[in-house]
Amino acid sequence: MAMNKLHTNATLADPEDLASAEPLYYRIAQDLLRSIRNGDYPVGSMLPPEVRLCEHYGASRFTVREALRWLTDHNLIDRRRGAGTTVKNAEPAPSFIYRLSSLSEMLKYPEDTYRENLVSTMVQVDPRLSDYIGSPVGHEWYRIGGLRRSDRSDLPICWSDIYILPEFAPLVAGETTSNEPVFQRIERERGVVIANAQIRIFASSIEGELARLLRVADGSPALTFVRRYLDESGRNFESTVTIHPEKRFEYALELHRDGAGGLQT
Amino acid sequence: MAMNKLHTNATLADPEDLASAEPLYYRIAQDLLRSIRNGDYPVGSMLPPEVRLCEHYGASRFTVREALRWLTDHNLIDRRRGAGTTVKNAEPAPSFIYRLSSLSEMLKYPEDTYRENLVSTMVQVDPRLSDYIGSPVGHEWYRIGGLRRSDRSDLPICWSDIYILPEFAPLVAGETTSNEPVFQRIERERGVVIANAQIRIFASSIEGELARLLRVADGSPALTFVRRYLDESGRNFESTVTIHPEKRFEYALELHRDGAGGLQT
DNA sequence: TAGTGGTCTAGACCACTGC
DNA sequence: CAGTGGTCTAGACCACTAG
Repeated sequence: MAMNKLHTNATLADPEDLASAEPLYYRIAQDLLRSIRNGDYPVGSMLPPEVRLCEHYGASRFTVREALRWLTDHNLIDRRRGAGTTVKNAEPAPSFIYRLSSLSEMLKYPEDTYRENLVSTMVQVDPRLSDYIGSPVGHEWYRIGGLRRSDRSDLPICWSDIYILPEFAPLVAGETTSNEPVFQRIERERGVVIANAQIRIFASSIEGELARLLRVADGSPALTFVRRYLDESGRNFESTVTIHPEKRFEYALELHRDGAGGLQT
Repeated sequence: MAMNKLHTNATLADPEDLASAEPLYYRIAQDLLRSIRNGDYPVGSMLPPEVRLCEHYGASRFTVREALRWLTDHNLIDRRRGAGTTVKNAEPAPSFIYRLSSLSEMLKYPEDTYRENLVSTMVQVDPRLSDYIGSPVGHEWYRIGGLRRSDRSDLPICWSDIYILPEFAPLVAGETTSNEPVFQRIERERGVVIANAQIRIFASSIEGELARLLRVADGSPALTFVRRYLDESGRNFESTVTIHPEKRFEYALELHRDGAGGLQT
């Protein structure tokens, strides 16, 4: 029987136990986690129903549910009304997270900057662009190219090429300057929801015409970002390539240990 | 009185209401959210205590707490035992997260790479280093400098300088090659827990001796990372500076929309 | 010390699942 | 239809905070 798999719990419910400093629901959660890790409840198997856990731990349903809630919050189990509790993971997953309160925060540009659009045209995907935006060679996209500027300096911050699906072109065609990120505009006006954003960051050098526009020497170092924005169905509806000359921009991120960290008792 | 700020709730508790399809705790949560957005409870202000919310909504404490739990989960309020409930955010920020299952994943180097240590010495922080590692000028750190290599290519992947607090020097002194990240070693052998990691990414150029070691032309573009590792008390115990020549390395991250998305009723 | 949120019990009814 | 998890009530004691 499933219950045999649970550890003895004599100490668990004992209020004299030293470990009692921690709430009962937490000790129950840890005990269940231990059982899961032990393989008593392998991934894919079912946990005993709440009532049985109540009997086993001598706790009320509320307390047992708090324990199960903890496991749910840490991505270890799935619960379905009527069906029961399934083990989803044996390890309390991701330990570090980088959290943005909004996607435009990902861009990291100060508020007082704006885009100066210099190129607006339909383009056909060539092999290099295909690698960047992940769209097959030959497909058509609408491209907006321009410089990002700040009022505080004559030097442009970066060159950016924005590629969007042709259907969204009317939203931005004809704009010469803009404060609002294009993806935000698409989200707002067309109800597209960004579910996912992919970012690649690498070093490159600035050559020729681009060097002149960015006012740097030919072959100067640059920080290049390629970003892809995907909607809920996984469709890539916008991609951007931005090229930042040395010393004009820097990207920073801060990772925090997730709550799931301190698990072991 | 604070309670005056709450909307009338006649329909909220009415079981005949059509909206009753949704659980009471959820309707209460939405009502509170509406009040917060309205400015009835500005960011920084306090929400009424649970007991008062119970009276107002005619619900049990359990139900009110479920509502408050919802607000907590969505990053809208902060709760402190004894102190009360504070409004933290007015908008359930559509947040995006980047999750790592471990910190070494942050390094993004393939498994088959290793460090070849060429320099090991105590250093005094100069102004430039101070900006990088965030330690006052004059402080002493232990430095390990070297190349990261892969067996698959003669070209080194990057140059890395690792700065650690002198107390951890014995852990790594004398090593000539290493697979394990230094922070991981410190975590494992000294029980230091990394709570936070800060990363800065920018473009730079490779000059002089470094160019020779990395086998690139003088002034070649590079992707530079500065990383700081902080423990639970906020102490910076390790910082690294890594310099990647063009085309040998690229950093990628993928952001996902957080569950907090679908809020509005 | 009065009032807060955190934990917990012992009940209850319901919606949903799978047999 | 029996059994599951989801919601909810009406109590209780406790740890903690702030005046």
